[in-house]
Amino acid sequence: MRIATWNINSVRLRIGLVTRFLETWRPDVLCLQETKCPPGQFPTSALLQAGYGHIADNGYTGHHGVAIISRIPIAESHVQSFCGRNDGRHVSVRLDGSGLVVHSLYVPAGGDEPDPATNGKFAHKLQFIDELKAWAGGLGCSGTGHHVLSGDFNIAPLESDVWSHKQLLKVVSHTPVETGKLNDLMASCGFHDPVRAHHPEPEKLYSWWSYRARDWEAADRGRRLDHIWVSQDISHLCRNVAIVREARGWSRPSDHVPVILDIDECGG
DNA sequence: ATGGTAGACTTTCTA
Repeated sequence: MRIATWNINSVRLRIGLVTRFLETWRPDVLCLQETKCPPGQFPTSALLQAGYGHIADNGYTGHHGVAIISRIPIAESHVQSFCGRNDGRHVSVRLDGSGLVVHSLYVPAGGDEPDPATNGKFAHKLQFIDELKAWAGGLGCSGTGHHVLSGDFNIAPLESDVWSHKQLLKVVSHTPVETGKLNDLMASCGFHDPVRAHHPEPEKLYSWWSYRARDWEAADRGRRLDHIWVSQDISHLCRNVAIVREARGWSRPSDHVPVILDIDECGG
């Protein structure tokens, strides 16, 4: 079973890149974030042609928006709301026959100023992580399935997840309050990070490079903002991971690249 | 010392 996550930054504009990725890498399930696609306007026909006929969409007008597209039939889907908003930041699916529940999550970016007292977006981000922790803590013991929690978490939790730990300590996405909350969430909710298990620190790993760099590849000032976590009960089934860096060099790219996890089937 | 880019119900917002 191959599961991927990708912040696509407009699924309608980049549907050609999505199908290129699907045809090259053949994931069974692809989680998307920042689809920027209102409900009912998801580009389903191109995906159907590529063999992905099962779609769970939680779109939102203008920005945000998440979706899951699958080759495997979807038994049921669910949308979780956080911070009292329904702004397209989560959707999950239970896959037919596998007992797997796959989540596509889009954590608020948090604005520029890392101070919740003066920046409401940063306060929202911190509250979102707190609510995520309370909710995710119930997943492991709910008996509803084995969970894959993936998406754009907008936090690079480890020193080797950014191009310069020192220079990013006061930059939203790598401040101690954010990295502390995310590392605590993973540990206390019983989740495991197979990407880091396969590529331990101090290897640098990035999944995002700013559009604002003159030459993203030469500067290589990236951050690992996109993650695929699994619940501990299936951590031993993780086989392989990949970060598709080459996708950042495609024509009119997203600023994020796909992250891939291969996991053995875990039955019903 | 502070831009820089990209996308969307664009004249501004979010990232």
